[in-house]
Amino acid sequence: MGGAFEAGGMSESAVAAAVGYDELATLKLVALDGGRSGPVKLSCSGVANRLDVSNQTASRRLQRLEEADFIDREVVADGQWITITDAGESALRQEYADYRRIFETPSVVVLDGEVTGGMGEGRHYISLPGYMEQFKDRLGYEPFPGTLNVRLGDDAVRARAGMTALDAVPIDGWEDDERTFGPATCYAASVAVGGDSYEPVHIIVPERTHHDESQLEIIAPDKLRDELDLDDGDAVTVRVEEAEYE
Amino acid sequence: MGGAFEAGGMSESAVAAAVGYDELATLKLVALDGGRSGPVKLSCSGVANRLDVSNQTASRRLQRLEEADFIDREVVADGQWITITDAGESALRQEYADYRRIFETPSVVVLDGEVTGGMGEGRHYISLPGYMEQFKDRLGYEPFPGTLNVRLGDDAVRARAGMTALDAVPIDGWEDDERTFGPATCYAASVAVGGDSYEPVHIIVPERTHHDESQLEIIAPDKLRDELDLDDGDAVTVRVEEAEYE
DNA sequence: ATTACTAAGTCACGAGTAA
DNA sequence: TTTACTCGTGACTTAGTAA
Repeated sequence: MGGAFEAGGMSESAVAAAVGYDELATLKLVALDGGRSGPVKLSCSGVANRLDVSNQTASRRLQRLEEADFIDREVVADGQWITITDAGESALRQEYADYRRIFETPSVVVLDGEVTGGMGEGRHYISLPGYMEQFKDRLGYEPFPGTLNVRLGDDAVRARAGMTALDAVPIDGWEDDERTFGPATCYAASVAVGGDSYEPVHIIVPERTHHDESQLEIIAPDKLRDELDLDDGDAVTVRVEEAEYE
Repeated sequence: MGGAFEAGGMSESAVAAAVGYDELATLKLVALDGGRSGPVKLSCSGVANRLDVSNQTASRRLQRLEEADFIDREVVADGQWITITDAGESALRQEYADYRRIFETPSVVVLDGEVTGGMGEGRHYISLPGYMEQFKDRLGYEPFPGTLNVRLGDDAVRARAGMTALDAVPIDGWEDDERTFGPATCYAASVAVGGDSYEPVHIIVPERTHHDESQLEIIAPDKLRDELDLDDGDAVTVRVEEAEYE
Protein backbone atom coordinates (compact mmCIF):
# COMPACT_ATOMS: atom_id res chain seq x y z
CA MET A 1 0.00 0.00 0.00
CA GLY A 2 2.91 2.28 0.56
CA GLY A 3 0.82 4.91 2.21
CA ALA A 4 -2.02 5.74 4.46
CA PHE A 5 -2.60 8.36 1.82
CA GLU A 6 -5.60 6.47 0.66
CA ALA A 7 -7.33 7.56 3.78
CA GLY A 8 -8.00 11.02 2.48
CA GLY A 9 -10.37 11.83 -0.34
CA MET A 10 -13.48 10.16 -1.55
CA SER A 11 -12.40 7.17 -3.50
CA GLU A 12 -14.78 5.12 -5.58
CA SER A 13 -15.16 2.55 -2.85
CA ALA A 14 -15.37 3.97 0.64
CA VAL A 15 -14.61 0.41 1.60
CA ALA A 16 -10.95 0.38 0.92
CA ALA A 17 -10.51 4.00 1.87
CA ALA A 18 -10.41 3.08 5.51
CA VAL A 19 -8.12 0.10 5.34
CA GLY A 20 -6.55 -0.58 1.96
CA TYR A 21 -6.98 -3.62 -0.17
CA ASP A 22 -4.46 -5.75 1.68
CA GLU A 23 -6.53 -5.49 4.80
CA LEU A 24 -9.66 -6.18 2.81
CA ALA A 25 -8.09 -9.39 1.56
CA THR A 26 -7.37 -10.29 5.15
CA LEU A 27 -10.96 -9.59 6.06
CA LYS A 28 -12.05 -11.80 3.19
CA LEU A 29 -9.98 -14.61 4.60
CA VAL A 30 -11.61 -14.25 7.99
CA ALA A 31 -15.00 -14.36 6.31
CA LEU A 32 -14.01 -17.45 4.38
CA ASP A 33 -13.23 -19.06 7.71
CA GLY A 34 -16.72 -18.39 8.96
CA GLY A 35 -16.19 -15.12 10.78
CA ARG A 36 -19.55 -13.99 9.51
CA SER A 37 -21.72 -16.29 11.59
CA GLY A 38 -19.79 -15.91 14.79
CA PRO A 39 -16.40 -15.68 16.44
CA VAL A 40 -13.73 -17.81 14.81
CA LYS A 41 -10.44 -18.65 16.36
CA LEU A 42 -7.44 -17.71 14.28
CA SER A 43 -3.75 -17.29 14.88
CA CYS A 44 -1.62 -14.64 13.27
CA SER A 45 0.77 -17.23 11.94
CA GLY A 46 -2.05 -19.18 10.36
CA VAL A 47 -3.34 -16.05 8.68
CA ALA A 48 0.21 -15.10 7.73
CA ASN A 49 0.84 -18.39 5.98
CA ARG A 50 -2.36 -18.24 4.00
CA LEU A 51 -1.70 -14.64 3.02
CA ASP A 52 1.95 -15.41 2.38
CA VAL A 53 3.27 -12.63 4.59
CA SER A 54 5.09 -12.61 7.93
CA ASN A 55 3.11 -13.06 11.10
CA GLN A 56 4.03 -9.56 12.15
CA THR A 57 2.31 -8.28 9.05
CA ALA A 58 -0.68 -10.48 9.67
CA SER A 59 -0.84 -9.15 13.21
CA ARG A 60 -0.76 -5.57 12.03
CA ARG A 61 -3.39 -6.11 9.37
CA LEU A 62 -5.73 -7.55 11.94
CA GLN A 63 -4.99 -4.61 14.21
CA ARG A 64 -5.83 -2.20 11.44
CA LEU A 65 -8.99 -4.09 10.67
CA GLU A 66 -9.95 -3.77 14.30
CA GLU A 67 -9.06 -0.09 14.34
CA ALA A 68 -11.29 0.47 11.33
CA ASP A 69 -14.06 -1.31 13.22
CA PHE A 70 -14.33 -4.02 10.62
CA ILE A 71 -13.71 -6.79 13.12
CA ASP A 72 -14.02 -7.36 16.84
CA ARG A 73 -11.14 -9.20 18.42
CA GLU A 74 -10.39 -10.87 21.65
CA VAL A 75 -6.81 -11.94 22.03
CA VAL A 76 -6.31 -15.04 24.13
CA ALA A 77 -3.27 -17.08 25.06
CA ASP A 78 -3.17 -19.27 21.99
CA GLY A 79 -4.69 -17.10 19.30
CA GLN A 80 -7.55 -14.69 18.91
CA TRP A 81 -11.30 -14.79 18.50
CA ILE A 82 -12.46 -12.71 15.60
CA THR A 83 -15.93 -11.59 14.67
CA ILE A 84 -16.71 -9.54 11.60
CA THR A 85 -18.70 -6.42 12.45
CA ASP A 86 -21.57 -5.06 10.43
CA ALA A 87 -19.24 -2.49 8.93
CA GLY A 88 -16.85 -5.24 7.96
CA GLU A 89 -19.58 -7.29 6.41
CA SER A 90 -20.87 -4.38 4.40
CA ALA A 91 -17.36 -3.71 3.15
CA LEU A 92 -17.24 -7.27 1.91
CA ARG A 93 -20.69 -6.96 0.41
CA GLN A 94 -19.58 -3.89 -1.47
CA GLU A 95 -16.79 -5.87 -3.08
CA TYR A 96 -19.13 -8.73 -3.76
CA ALA A 97 -21.52 -6.36 -5.49
CA ASP A 98 -18.72 -5.09 -7.72
CA TYR A 99 -17.83 -8.58 -8.82
CA ARG A 100 -21.42 -9.41 -9.46
CA ARG A 101 -21.70 -6.37 -11.64
CA ILE A 102 -18.68 -7.52 -13.57
CA PHE A 103 -19.78 -11.07 -14.13
CA GLU A 104 -23.53 -10.99 -14.03
CA THR A 105 -24.26 -7.88 -16.01
CA PRO A 106 -24.74 -8.54 -19.67
CA SER A 107 -21.97 -6.98 -21.66
CA VAL A 108 -22.54 -3.72 -23.41
CA VAL A 109 -20.55 -1.89 -26.03
CA VAL A 110 -21.28 1.79 -26.43
CA LEU A 111 -20.52 3.37 -29.79
CA ASP A 112 -20.76 7.05 -30.64
CA GLY A 113 -21.19 8.10 -34.24
CA GLU A 114 -23.12 10.30 -36.56
CA VAL A 115 -25.92 9.68 -38.96
CA THR A 116 -24.77 9.48 -42.51
CA GLY A 117 -26.43 9.08 -45.88
CA GLY A 118 -27.20 5.84 -47.61
CA MET A 119 -30.55 4.28 -46.94
CA GLY A 120 -29.90 2.91 -50.38
CA GLU A 121 -28.13 -0.38 -50.76
CA GLY A 122 -29.37 -2.04 -47.61
CA ARG A 123 -32.98 -1.37 -48.51
CA HIS A 124 -33.01 -3.75 -51.38
CA TYR A 125 -31.46 -6.65 -49.54
CA ILE A 126 -33.39 -6.59 -46.31
CA SER A 127 -36.64 -6.47 -48.28
CA LEU A 128 -35.87 -9.80 -49.90
CA PRO A 129 -38.21 -12.46 -48.51
CA GLY A 130 -35.32 -14.86 -47.78
CA TYR A 131 -34.02 -12.38 -45.21
CA MET A 132 -37.27 -10.80 -44.16
CA GLU A 133 -38.71 -14.07 -42.92
CA GLN A 134 -35.72 -14.65 -40.71
CA PHE A 135 -35.94 -11.13 -39.32
CA LYS A 136 -39.56 -11.65 -38.36
CA ASP A 137 -38.81 -15.00 -36.84
CA ARG A 138 -35.56 -14.31 -35.03
CA LEU A 139 -35.67 -10.60 -34.32
CA GLY A 140 -39.34 -10.50 -33.48
CA TYR A 141 -40.30 -7.72 -35.86
CA GLU A 142 -40.53 -6.89 -39.51
CA PRO A 143 -37.89 -4.27 -40.23
CA PHE A 144 -38.64 -1.04 -41.97
CA PRO A 145 -37.25 -1.55 -45.47
CA GLY A 146 -34.13 0.57 -45.17
CA THR A 147 -31.11 0.95 -42.98
CA LEU A 148 -29.93 3.83 -40.88
CA ASN A 149 -26.24 4.30 -41.47
CA VAL A 150 -24.01 5.55 -38.70
CA ARG A 151 -20.44 6.62 -39.23
CA LEU A 152 -18.21 5.86 -36.26
CA GLY A 153 -15.41 8.04 -34.91
CA ASP A 154 -11.94 6.60 -34.55
CA ASP A 155 -12.47 5.59 -30.95
CA ALA A 156 -15.77 3.94 -31.69
CA VAL A 157 -14.20 1.96 -34.53
CA ARG A 158 -11.84 0.49 -31.98
CA ALA A 159 -14.52 -0.17 -29.44
CA ARG A 160 -16.52 -1.85 -32.19
CA ALA A 161 -14.05 -4.72 -32.04
CA GLY A 162 -15.52 -5.69 -28.68
CA MET A 163 -18.89 -6.10 -30.35
CA THR A 164 -17.92 -9.38 -31.94
CA ALA A 165 -17.55 -10.89 -28.48
CA LEU A 166 -21.24 -10.37 -27.81
CA ASP A 167 -23.91 -12.98 -28.43
CA ALA A 168 -25.82 -12.10 -31.54
CA VAL A 169 -28.57 -13.39 -33.79
CA PRO A 170 -27.33 -15.26 -36.86
CA ILE A 171 -29.08 -14.75 -40.18
CA ASP A 172 -28.58 -17.63 -42.60
CA GLY A 173 -27.57 -17.31 -46.21
CA TRP A 174 -29.94 -18.58 -48.88
CA GLU A 175 -30.29 -18.72 -52.62
CA ASP A 176 -32.88 -18.38 -55.34
CA ASP A 177 -32.79 -19.38 -59.04
CA GLU A 178 -30.42 -16.65 -60.00
CA ARG A 179 -27.89 -16.14 -57.20
CA THR A 180 -26.92 -16.77 -53.60
CA PHE A 181 -27.25 -14.37 -50.69
CA GLY A 182 -24.72 -14.54 -47.88
CA PRO A 183 -25.31 -14.92 -44.15
CA ALA A 184 -25.19 -12.02 -41.70
CA THR A 185 -25.17 -11.28 -37.99
CA CYS A 186 -27.58 -9.08 -36.10
CA TYR A 187 -26.49 -7.40 -32.88
CA ALA A 188 -29.23 -6.22 -30.55
CA ALA A 189 -28.89 -2.53 -29.76
CA SER A 190 -30.61 0.72 -28.95
CA VAL A 191 -30.14 4.11 -30.57
CA ALA A 192 -30.13 7.25 -28.46
CA VAL A 193 -30.00 10.88 -29.47
CA GLY A 194 -30.18 13.54 -26.80
CA GLY A 195 -32.54 12.18 -24.19
CA ASP A 196 -34.55 10.08 -26.62
CA SER A 197 -33.83 6.44 -27.14
CA TYR A 198 -35.29 3.82 -29.42
CA GLU A 199 -35.19 0.09 -29.23
CA PRO A 200 -35.18 -2.62 -30.34
CA VAL A 201 -32.89 -2.06 -33.23
CA HIS A 202 -30.24 -4.35 -34.68
CA ILE A 203 -26.91 -3.73 -36.25
CA ILE A 204 -26.68 -5.94 -39.30
CA VAL A 205 -23.26 -7.11 -40.34
CA PRO A 206 -22.97 -9.10 -43.56
CA GLU A 207 -20.67 -12.00 -42.93
CA ARG A 208 -18.63 -12.31 -46.03
CA THR A 209 -17.96 -9.00 -47.68
CA HIS A 210 -15.58 -7.36 -45.34
CA HIS A 211 -17.59 -4.46 -44.31
CA ASP A 212 -16.40 -0.91 -43.84
CA GLU A 213 -15.54 -0.94 -40.14
CA SER A 214 -16.39 2.68 -39.63
CA GLN A 215 -19.95 2.18 -40.81
CA LEU A 216 -22.90 0.74 -38.89
CA GLU A 217 -26.03 -0.41 -40.68
CA ILE A 218 -29.02 -0.39 -38.42
CA ILE A 219 -32.42 -1.93 -38.93
CA ALA A 220 -35.49 -1.31 -36.80
CA PRO A 221 -39.25 -1.86 -36.87
CA ASP A 222 -39.79 1.78 -37.82
CA LYS A 223 -38.03 4.41 -39.84
CA LEU A 224 -35.54 5.70 -37.30
CA ARG A 225 -34.98 8.97 -39.14
CA ASP A 226 -38.61 9.81 -38.46
CA GLU A 227 -38.91 8.24 -35.02
CA LEU A 228 -35.89 10.04 -33.62
CA ASP A 229 -36.06 13.02 -35.95
CA LEU A 230 -32.61 12.39 -37.36
CA ASP A 231 -30.77 14.18 -40.12
CA ASP A 232 -27.42 13.50 -41.69
CA GLY A 233 -24.62 14.56 -39.34
CA ASP A 234 -26.62 14.15 -36.12
CA ALA A 235 -24.64 12.56 -33.29
CA VAL A 236 -26.13 9.32 -32.01
CA THR A 237 -25.14 6.80 -29.38
CA VAL A 238 -25.57 3.14 -30.18
CA ARG A 239 -25.60 0.73 -27.25
CA VAL A 240 -24.93 -2.80 -28.40
CA GLU A 241 -26.18 -5.44 -26.03
CA GLU A 242 -26.00 -9.14 -25.53
CA ALA A 243 -28.79 -10.71 -27.61
CA GLU A 244 -30.77 -13.73 -26.49
CA TYR A 245 -30.88 -16.29 -29.20
CA GLU A 246 -30.28 -19.96 -28.78
CA MET B 1 2.15 -3.81 -0.68
CA GLY B 2 5.54 -2.93 0.57
CA GLY B 3 7.22 -5.81 -1.13
CA ALA B 4 7.49 -7.94 -4.18
CA PHE B 5 8.04 -10.54 -1.52
CA GLU B 6 4.59 -11.83 -2.17
CA ALA B 7 5.82 -13.14 -5.45
CA GLY B 8 7.68 -15.98 -3.81
CA GLY B 9 5.83 -18.64 -1.93
CA MET B 10 2.54 -20.26 -2.55
CA SER B 11 -0.06 -18.02 -1.09
CA GLU B 12 -3.65 -19.05 -0.81
CA SER B 13 -4.64 -17.15 -3.93
CA ALA B 14 -2.13 -17.37 -6.73
CA VAL B 15 -4.09 -14.45 -8.05
CA ALA B 16 -2.68 -11.77 -5.88
CA ALA B 17 0.73 -13.38 -5.70
CA ALA B 18 1.64 -11.92 -9.04
CA VAL B 19 0.37 -8.41 -8.55
CA GLY B 20 -0.87 -7.57 -5.08
CA TYR B 21 -4.33 -6.53 -4.08
CA ASP B 22 -3.96 -2.91 -5.10
CA GLU B 23 -3.38 -3.97 -8.66
CA LEU B 24 -6.26 -6.37 -8.43
CA ALA B 25 -8.51 -3.52 -7.42
CA THR B 26 -7.30 -1.62 -10.44
CA LEU B 27 -8.06 -4.59 -12.63
CA LYS B 28 -11.52 -4.75 -11.11
CA LEU B 29 -12.07 -1.15 -12.07
CA VAL B 30 -11.11 -1.86 -15.66
CA ALA B 31 -13.51 -4.78 -15.69
CA LEU B 32 -16.25 -2.58 -14.29
CA ASP B 33 -15.68 -0.27 -17.23
CA GLY B 34 -16.26 -3.08 -19.67
CA GLY B 35 -12.70 -4.22 -20.30
CA ARG B 36 -13.98 -7.76 -20.37
CA SER B 37 -15.86 -7.56 -23.66
CA GLY B 38 -13.25 -5.59 -25.52
CA PRO B 39 -10.76 -2.76 -25.43
CA VAL B 40 -11.84 0.19 -23.33
CA LYS B 41 -10.25 3.57 -23.44
CA LEU B 42 -9.02 4.83 -20.10
CA SER B 43 -6.68 7.51 -18.91
CA CYS B 44 -4.36 7.22 -15.98
CA SER B 45 -5.79 10.30 -14.39
CA GLY B 46 -9.29 8.93 -14.70
CA VAL B 47 -8.25 5.71 -13.07
CA ALA B 48 -6.26 7.65 -10.50
CA ASN B 49 -9.24 9.71 -9.44
CA ARG B 50 -11.49 6.73 -9.07
CA LEU B 51 -8.86 4.85 -7.11
CA ASP B 52 -8.00 7.96 -5.14
CA VAL B 53 -4.29 7.77 -5.84
CA SER B 54 -1.94 9.89 -7.92
CA ASN B 55 -1.81 9.38 -11.67
CA GLN B 56 1.75 8.20 -11.37
CA THR B 57 0.55 5.41 -9.14
CA ALA B 58 -2.29 4.61 -11.49
CA SER B 59 0.19 4.47 -14.33
CA ARG B 60 2.44 2.15 -12.39
CA ARG B 61 -0.38 -0.14 -11.41
CA LEU B 62 -1.47 -0.51 -15.00
CA GLN B 63 2.12 -1.21 -15.97
CA ARG B 64 2.36 -3.92 -13.35
CA LEU B 65 -0.91 -5.38 -14.52
CA GLU B 66 0.47 -5.50 -18.03
CA GLU B 67 3.71 -7.02 -16.82
CA ALA B 68 1.78 -9.75 -15.06
CA ASP B 69 -0.06 -10.36 -18.31
CA PHE B 70 -3.40 -9.52 -16.77
CA ILE B 71 -4.14 -6.82 -19.33
CA ASP B 72 -3.10 -5.88 -22.82
CA ARG B 73 -2.46 -2.21 -23.37
CA GLU B 74 -1.96 0.11 -26.26
CA VAL B 75 -0.92 3.56 -25.25
CA VAL B 76 -2.12 6.30 -27.57
CA ALA B 77 -1.78 10.04 -27.51
CA ASP B 78 -4.77 10.76 -25.30
CA GLY B 79 -5.03 7.69 -23.13
CA GLN B 80 -4.72 3.95 -23.47
CA TRP B 81 -6.76 1.06 -24.80
CA ILE B 82 -7.00 -1.73 -22.30
CA THR B 83 -8.19 -5.29 -22.74
CA ILE B 84 -8.33 -7.80 -19.94
CA THR B 85 -6.52 -11.01 -20.83
CA ASP B 86 -7.72 -14.49 -20.00
CA ALA B 87 -5.29 -14.59 -17.10
CA GLY B 88 -6.69 -11.31 -15.85
CA GLU B 89 -10.23 -12.52 -16.14
CA SER B 90 -9.48 -15.71 -14.28
CA ALA B 91 -7.84 -13.69 -11.53
CA LEU B 92 -11.06 -11.74 -11.19
CA ARG B 93 -13.11 -14.91 -11.31
CA GLN B 94 -11.03 -16.33 -8.50
CA GLU B 95 -11.91 -13.36 -6.34
CA TYR B 96 -15.52 -13.58 -7.39
CA ALA B 97 -15.57 -17.24 -6.40
CA ASP B 98 -14.24 -16.34 -2.96
CA TYR B 99 -16.97 -13.81 -2.40
CA ARG B 100 -19.59 -16.22 -3.60
CA ARG B 101 -18.34 -18.76 -1.13
CA ILE B 102 -18.63 -16.18 1.59
CA PHE B 103 -22.11 -15.01 0.80
CA GLU B 104 -23.74 -17.93 -0.96
CA THR B 105 -22.55 -20.80 1.14
CA PRO B 106 -24.84 -21.63 4.02
CA SER B 107 -23.11 -20.86 7.27
CA VAL B 108 -21.60 -23.63 9.26
CA VAL B 109 -20.44 -23.80 12.84
CA VAL B 110 -18.10 -26.64 13.71
CA LEU B 111 -18.05 -27.81 17.30
CA ASP B 112 -15.71 -30.37 18.80
CA GLY B 113 -16.72 -32.20 21.92
CA GLU B 114 -16.91 -35.57 23.57
CA VAL B 115 -19.74 -37.94 24.20
CA THR B 116 -20.99 -37.81 27.72
CA GLY B 117 -23.56 -39.68 29.70
CA GLY B 118 -27.19 -38.79 30.07
CA MET B 119 -29.59 -40.26 27.60
CA GLY B 120 -31.91 -39.81 30.49
CA GLU B 121 -33.79 -36.57 30.91
CA GLY B 122 -34.26 -35.75 27.25
CA ARG B 123 -35.74 -39.13 26.52
CA HIS B 124 -38.89 -38.44 28.43
CA TYR B 125 -39.60 -35.08 26.89
CA ILE B 126 -38.98 -35.81 23.26
CA SER B 127 -41.22 -38.83 23.45
CA LEU B 128 -44.18 -36.69 24.43
CA PRO B 129 -46.64 -36.57 21.54
CA GLY B 130 -46.87 -32.76 21.65
CA TYR B 131 -43.23 -32.61 20.65
CA MET B 132 -42.99 -35.79 18.65
CA GLU B 133 -45.59 -34.65 16.15
CA GLN B 134 -43.71 -31.46 15.48
CA PHE B 135 -40.47 -33.38 15.02
CA LYS B 136 -42.06 -35.63 12.43
CA ASP B 137 -43.61 -32.70 10.67
CA ARG B 138 -40.80 -30.16 10.76
CA LEU B 139 -37.68 -32.28 10.98
CA GLY B 140 -38.87 -34.95 8.59
CA TYR B 141 -38.23 -37.90 10.85
CA GLU B 142 -39.34 -39.49 14.06
CA PRO B 143 -36.46 -39.19 16.52
CA PHE B 144 -35.09 -42.10 18.42
CA PRO B 145 -36.45 -41.60 21.93
CA GLY B 146 -33.30 -40.41 23.61
CA THR B 147 -30.63 -37.75 23.20
CA LEU B 148 -26.93 -38.03 22.62
CA ASN B 149 -25.19 -35.62 24.93
CA VAL B 150 -21.96 -33.96 23.88
CA ARG B 151 -19.76 -31.99 26.22
CA LEU B 152 -18.01 -29.10 24.51
CA GLY B 153 -14.46 -27.91 25.15
CA ASP B 154 -13.84 -24.29 26.06
CA ASP B 155 -13.25 -23.24 22.48
CA ALA B 156 -16.35 -24.96 21.23
CA VAL B 157 -18.41 -23.27 23.92
CA ARG B 158 -17.33 -19.96 22.44
CA ALA B 159 -17.94 -21.02 18.89
CA ARG B 160 -21.36 -22.23 19.95
CA ALA B 161 -22.40 -18.61 20.28
CA GLY B 162 -22.31 -18.34 16.51
CA MET B 163 -24.87 -21.09 16.31
CA THR B 164 -27.68 -18.80 17.37
CA ALA B 165 -27.14 -16.77 14.18
CA LEU B 166 -28.11 -19.76 12.05
CA ASP B 167 -31.57 -20.41 10.76
CA ALA B 168 -33.16 -23.16 12.75
CA VAL B 169 -36.39 -25.05 13.13
CA PRO B 170 -38.67 -23.75 15.88
CA ILE B 171 -40.55 -26.20 18.04
CA ASP B 172 -43.62 -24.69 19.65
CA GLY B 173 -44.56 -24.99 23.27
CA TRP B 174 -47.82 -26.71 24.17
CA GLU B 175 -49.78 -27.79 27.17
CA ASP B 176 -51.91 -30.65 28.41
CA ASP B 177 -54.30 -30.89 31.33
CA GLU B 178 -51.57 -30.95 33.91
CA ARG B 179 -48.77 -28.62 32.81
CA THR B 180 -47.21 -26.61 30.02
CA PHE B 181 -44.19 -27.58 27.96
CA GLY B 182 -41.89 -24.85 26.66
CA PRO B 183 -40.80 -24.19 23.13
CA ALA B 184 -37.41 -25.21 21.77
CA THR B 185 -35.15 -24.72 18.78
CA CYS B 186 -33.67 -27.42 16.56
CA TYR B 187 -30.43 -26.79 14.69
CA ALA B 188 -29.69 -29.04 11.73
CA ALA B 189 -26.35 -30.75 12.06
CA SER B 190 -24.25 -33.79 11.35
CA VAL B 191 -22.15 -35.81 13.75
CA ALA B 192 -18.77 -37.14 12.68
CA VAL B 193 -16.37 -39.45 14.47
CA GLY B 194 -13.20 -40.49 12.74
CA GLY B 195 -14.11 -40.88 9.10
CA ASP B 196 -17.75 -41.75 9.75
CA SER B 197 -20.47 -39.20 9.66
CA TYR B 198 -24.17 -39.31 10.35
CA GLU B 199 -26.94 -36.98 9.36
CA PRO B 200 -29.51 -35.66 9.68
CA VAL B 201 -29.33 -34.93 13.33
CA HIS B 202 -30.59 -31.92 15.26
CA ILE B 203 -29.31 -30.11 18.27
CA ILE B 204 -32.27 -29.37 20.46
CA VAL B 205 -32.12 -26.30 22.65
CA PRO B 206 -34.99 -25.67 25.07
CA GLU B 207 -35.91 -22.04 24.87
CA ARG B 208 -36.58 -21.00 28.36
CA THR B 209 -34.51 -22.85 30.86
CA HIS B 210 -31.10 -21.45 30.34
CA HIS B 211 -29.32 -24.46 29.22
CA ASP B 212 -25.85 -25.55 30.20
CA GLU B 213 -23.80 -23.97 27.44
CA SER B 214 -21.16 -26.66 27.48
CA GLN B 215 -23.68 -29.38 26.76
CA LEU B 216 -25.25 -30.31 23.44
CA GLU B 217 -28.36 -32.48 23.26
CA ILE B 218 -28.66 -34.23 19.94
CA ILE B 219 -31.61 -36.06 18.47
CA ALA B 220 -31.56 -38.24 15.38
CA PRO B 221 -33.71 -40.82 13.59
CA ASP B 222 -31.57 -43.62 15.00
CA LYS B 223 -29.67 -44.34 18.15
CA LEU B 224 -26.40 -42.57 17.43
CA ARG B 225 -24.45 -44.52 20.04
CA ASP B 226 -25.14 -47.63 17.99
CA GLU B 227 -24.92 -46.09 14.53
CA LEU B 228 -21.54 -44.50 15.15
CA ASP B 229 -20.36 -46.97 17.77
CA LEU B 230 -19.95 -44.29 20.39
CA ASP B 231 -18.98 -44.60 24.01
CA ASP B 232 -18.69 -42.02 26.74
CA GLY B 233 -15.59 -39.94 26.25
CA ASP B 234 -15.33 -40.44 22.50
CA ALA B 235 -14.41 -37.27 20.60
CA VAL B 236 -17.00 -36.18 18.06
CA THR B 237 -17.29 -33.29 15.66
CA VAL B 238 -20.66 -31.65 15.28
CA ARG B 239 -21.25 -29.55 12.17
CA VAL B 240 -24.16 -27.22 12.65
CA GLU B 241 -25.71 -26.04 9.41
CA GLU B 242 -28.26 -23.58 8.23
CA ALA B 243 -31.65 -25.30 8.35
CA GLU B 244 -34.34 -24.76 5.77
CA TYR B 245 -37.60 -23.99 7.42
CA GLU B 246 -39.98 -21.24 6.47
C1' DA C 1 2.95 -21.83 21.66
C1' DT C 2 0.80 -16.95 21.08
C1' DT C 3 0.57 -11.23 20.13
C1' DA C 4 3.00 -7.17 19.39
C1' DC C 5 6.78 -3.87 20.13
C1' DT C 6 11.30 -1.87 18.26
C1' DA C 7 14.75 -1.40 14.85
C1' DA C 8 16.49 -1.43 10.25
C1' DG C 9 15.59 -1.87 5.40
C1' DT C 10 13.02 -1.69 1.12
C1' DC C 11 9.55 -0.70 -1.82
C1' DA C 12 5.86 2.21 -3.22
C1' DC C 13 4.26 6.62 -2.90
C1' DG C 14 3.59 11.60 -4.76
C1' DA C 15 5.97 15.62 -6.95
C1' DG C 16 8.28 17.32 -10.64
C1' DT C 17 9.75 16.87 -15.43
C1' DA C 18 10.27 15.12 -20.13
C1' DA C 19 8.46 13.56 -24.33
C1' DT D 1 -3.86 16.99 -22.94
C1' DT D 2 -1.58 12.28 -22.35
C1' DT D 3 2.23 8.35 -20.28
C1' DA D 4 6.12 7.48 -17.67
C1' DC D 5 10.66 8.77 -16.12
C1' DT D 6 13.74 10.27 -11.90
C1' DC D 7 14.06 11.38 -7.23
C1' DG D 8 13.45 11.99 -2.26
C1' DT D 9 10.40 10.85 1.45
C1' DG D 10 8.04 7.75 4.23
C1' DA D 11 5.02 3.86 5.18
C1' DC D 12 5.11 -0.89 5.19
C1' DT D 13 7.87 -4.62 5.42
C1' DT D 14 10.69 -8.53 7.85
C1' DA D 15 13.66 -9.79 11.71
C1' DG D 16 14.53 -9.93 16.37
C1' DT D 17 12.86 -9.48 21.10
C1' DA D 18 9.68 -9.05 24.97
C1' DA D 19 5.74 -10.36 27.44
